[in-house]
Amino acid sequence: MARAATTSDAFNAIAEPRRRQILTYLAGNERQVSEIVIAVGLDQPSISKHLGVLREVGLVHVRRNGRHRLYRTNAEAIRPLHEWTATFERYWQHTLLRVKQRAEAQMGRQPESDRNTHKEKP
Amino acid sequence: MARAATTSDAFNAIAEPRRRQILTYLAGNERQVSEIVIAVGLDQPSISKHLGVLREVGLVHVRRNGRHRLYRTNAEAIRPLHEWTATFERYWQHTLLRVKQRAEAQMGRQPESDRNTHKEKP
DNA sequence: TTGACATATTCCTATATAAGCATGTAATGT
DNA sequence: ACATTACATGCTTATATAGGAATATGTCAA
Repeated sequence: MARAATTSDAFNAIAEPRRRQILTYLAGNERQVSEIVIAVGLDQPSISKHLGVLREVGLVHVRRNGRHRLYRTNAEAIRPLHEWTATFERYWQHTLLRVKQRAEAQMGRQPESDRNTHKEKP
Repeated sequence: MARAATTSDAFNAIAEPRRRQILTYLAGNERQVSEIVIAVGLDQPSISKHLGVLREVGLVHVRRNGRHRLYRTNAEAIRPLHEWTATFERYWQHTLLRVKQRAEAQMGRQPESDRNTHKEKP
């Protein structure tokens, strides 16, 4: 079996970075396609195809205005993703707590001179 | 260009439903592979390959214990997804507010007999 | 009508799966 | 050493892109 279609659900649709970029750009503001083309920096057909995917899974709304089409992010459609990720919230809070507790234990045990001697990002 | 690799980031990795199922199953509990096989209902090689993807993007942690490998969801790695979706939170709150307000306006204006006469999905 | 502008769609190709099946590898018990 | 258990990896195939180029569709203006 191949990978599920990008249009099969919101999870697959937002896997593509440019589509996330488009959704961010269209959050709260209506924009016509030519504006999106400039903002995202892809050619018009590519943008139209990404918009097609986002339309098909309901992540954007379209409205026609003369020869323009005004797109806007449909935030409601992102909500299920938010809720799925939220089910893990309590676990990363636990992780943070453990990290914090370990850090504090170190601070208590080690002498002043040994603090702040962590390796930096290489 | 083809679609980005499933291992390119957490967004691509979680696009696959079985991988989300695995992450949910492994949230908070360590489990060995054979348990995941039973819980998810795929054959062992498929599960191992899904776990490989999740490992590569850091969505799970592994620990060896004799001939078993104990997997656990790394909730921290899901946090960026949660935060990305959270940027749309204010917009869906607005949407809900508008929907509610429109509904209330309709209720006030229309007579009882005209309510609930919406077109169904064709 | 004709032309110009705005957007969508079609055709093409390189690339990447996901699942099934077979096989490889590592750890344990006897 | 050998069989067994527990996973991981390699191979194959049908399918689905994402972007580029070319073209089609739709709308307004003169």
